[in-house]
Amino acid sequence: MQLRTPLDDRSRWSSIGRCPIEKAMGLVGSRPAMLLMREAHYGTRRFDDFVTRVGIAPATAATHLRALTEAGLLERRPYQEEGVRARDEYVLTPAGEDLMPVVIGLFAWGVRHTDGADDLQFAHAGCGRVVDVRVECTAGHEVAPDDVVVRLRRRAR
Amino acid sequence: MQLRTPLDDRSRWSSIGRCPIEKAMGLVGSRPAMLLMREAHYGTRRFDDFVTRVGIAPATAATHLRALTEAGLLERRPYQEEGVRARDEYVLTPAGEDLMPVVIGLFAWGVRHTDGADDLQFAHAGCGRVVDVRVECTAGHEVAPDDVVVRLRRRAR
DNA sequence: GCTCTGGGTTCAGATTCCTGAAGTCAGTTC
DNA sequence: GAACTGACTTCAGGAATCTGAACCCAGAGC
Repeated sequence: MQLRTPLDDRSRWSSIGRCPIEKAMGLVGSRPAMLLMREAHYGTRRFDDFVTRVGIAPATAATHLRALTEAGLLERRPYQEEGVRARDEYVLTPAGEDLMPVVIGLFAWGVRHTDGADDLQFAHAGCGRVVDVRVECTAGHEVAPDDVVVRLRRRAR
Repeated sequence: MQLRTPLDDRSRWSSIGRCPIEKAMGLVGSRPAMLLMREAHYGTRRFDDFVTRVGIAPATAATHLRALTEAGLLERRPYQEEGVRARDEYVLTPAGEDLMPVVIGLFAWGVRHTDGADDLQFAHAGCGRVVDVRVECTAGHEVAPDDVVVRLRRRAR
């Protein structure tokens, strides 16, 4: 990846407090938060399942589930099975689902570069093949790391 | 995204301590670590630049840069400008570059769902268009969130 | 009306993490 | 050889975070 004009002169520009990555990390940038999002993508919806499957204390789960809900990534939705009282479940919102490329990207990276389990897979429902993430430009070209430039748009907010 | 057989019975399977996402989050899952990786992708290489551009204390930067180096995402490389003593710079390794889809994914998500700055862009050097991440299966189909299934492979590790 | 269960909340304590300030150290310039 | 610079390291203190244990509450079943 290359960094070219005009960002070479970074002294004139600071992203501190404004960078979208920083904002995103503020929401899903902690281990518990990201693992809860992983679980939500795996299909988990109920509080106790989040607690046991992520392996965190109930208080931690409650704190982060609330934060993720307030941030608009999860939604509390009441549901009721027959003969059982109504409950709330945590379901991914569109914004939460939109995080899937990051979740799958982390997963794929972890499989390639750590000694994590490799018996779980994300697959395409249609054809059954494994999925991965690709970096692509809006013209549809696959973009390699070296072909990415970081640039500052003229009309700055 | 759907979770179908045989993972519906999650009680029999636990990813705690083995999940690739968990492993990945252990390395780049803190705010400082991910922001240092962001900076490395932006092209930053020198210690003091990391400190000022990320906006963290030198001690924090040193700790996380060392951890990222030990984890194989960054590499310390000596370099020498004429008339100046040799120094080390932090450069992305192939494993670090391989994290680019995650960095760009977080960036794109942040632009769409937070009020972060939008004056910085990742673009394709070849054609100049903005880049984004796509979820795709190995057959090349674009995969929507609803078309992803999570499955457990037979032959478990 | 007692118990059970799901889905939490509250709390104190321990741990981890971050920060700012100061110190170190090697090579370079003057 | 004194001062300077880049690149850290060390340290003390404070803030944030996690944990386990205990508690709470509503509705269902008996």
